[in-house]
Amino acid sequence: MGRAPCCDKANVKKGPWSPEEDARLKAYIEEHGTGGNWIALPQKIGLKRCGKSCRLRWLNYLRPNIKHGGFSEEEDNIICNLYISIGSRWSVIAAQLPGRTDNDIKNYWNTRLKKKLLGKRKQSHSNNGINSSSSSSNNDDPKEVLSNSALERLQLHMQLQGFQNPFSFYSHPQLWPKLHPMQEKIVQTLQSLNNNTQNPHFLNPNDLQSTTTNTQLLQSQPPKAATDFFIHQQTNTNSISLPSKIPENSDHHQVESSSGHHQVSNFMQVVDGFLEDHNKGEGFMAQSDEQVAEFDWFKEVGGCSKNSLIWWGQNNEHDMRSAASSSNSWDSSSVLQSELMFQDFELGYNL
DNA sequence: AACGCTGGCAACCGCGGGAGG
DNA sequence: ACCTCCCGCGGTTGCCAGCGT
Repeated sequence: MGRAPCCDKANVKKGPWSPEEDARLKAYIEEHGTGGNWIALPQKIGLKRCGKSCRLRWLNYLRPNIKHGGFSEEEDNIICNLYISIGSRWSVIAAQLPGRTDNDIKNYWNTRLKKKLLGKRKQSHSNNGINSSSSSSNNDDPKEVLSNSALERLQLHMQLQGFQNPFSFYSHPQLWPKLHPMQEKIVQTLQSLNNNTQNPHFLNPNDLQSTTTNTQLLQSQPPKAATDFFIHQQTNTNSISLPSKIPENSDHHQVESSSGHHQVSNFMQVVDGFLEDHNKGEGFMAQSDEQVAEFDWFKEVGGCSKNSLIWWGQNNEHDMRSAASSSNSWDSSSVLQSELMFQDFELGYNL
């Protein structure tokens, strides 16, 4: 049984708002406020609209000091950095951009920024020779598209959470669920990449071990490392040959150890290499039904399942959500909060 | 000029969580 | 402790203008 509708849908107008409706809503709220009850508001005004629709219209369009379009370079940077940091928490991002609404930012990200950033990453990624020897070099291949999409997301999350946040799930192996050897190998590769990182521009866990809060970061300047990462991704045209399989004693990640940026790219190449091989039937073989279920992710990568591709991202997303859910405000995102977040994980995985 | 395609944006939908009874 | 109501959020949908063929 579903939730009761918030209003009588049959008697409620939907679709674009007319100027008359806008005027009535605006005039009423400016004079009386919302009265703390959006559901009752439309009846008071005599609008045949759902209360939620009124709220949305007010917040996203009629509210004073709303800016539409014309995002500045600085705003772009803030959005990018915050998206990398916290994901699609548009309300939090909007809170850092006066005059911008979450809906506006969300649309802007989905329609422009994402393409601008990830599109260029894809370009540089393919320039790295990933597909050069593969039959899947055809970009129209849905598997390729899907892999890239999932891995881009994976890359963004790993970049921030695995490397940047000392309290993150990925910084505490004891919290990790049991992994398949292939998954472990990828994680180990990641760790090695991180351990070998000396480049000062690379996202370093130590950077966040200071007492600097997120608020301070935001108020001073956008996190530069994240920006650098994107800039690098957009400009890196260096080609790195990729072994089609991850070597047993892989030191592939050390080839470019002078550059942490390259190391992240290399990780993606490792994953891509695996996926490529797996698509060719060379990936791991599940040895039991349990493994089949447990490692559906890998299996379905080959089978082109979008949902399963998000497996990793969703799991490591949890720590950010835990952090954010403990407070909706960035102001309290301190080390202490991170510790609480850490405890959340411990609790979750000990259950 | 007509048609189809694409991108941008406004609005809707459903869910989770908090507040209050 | 439980239930109900409402708010706020993120994801998704649908419309429409602009563009290319």
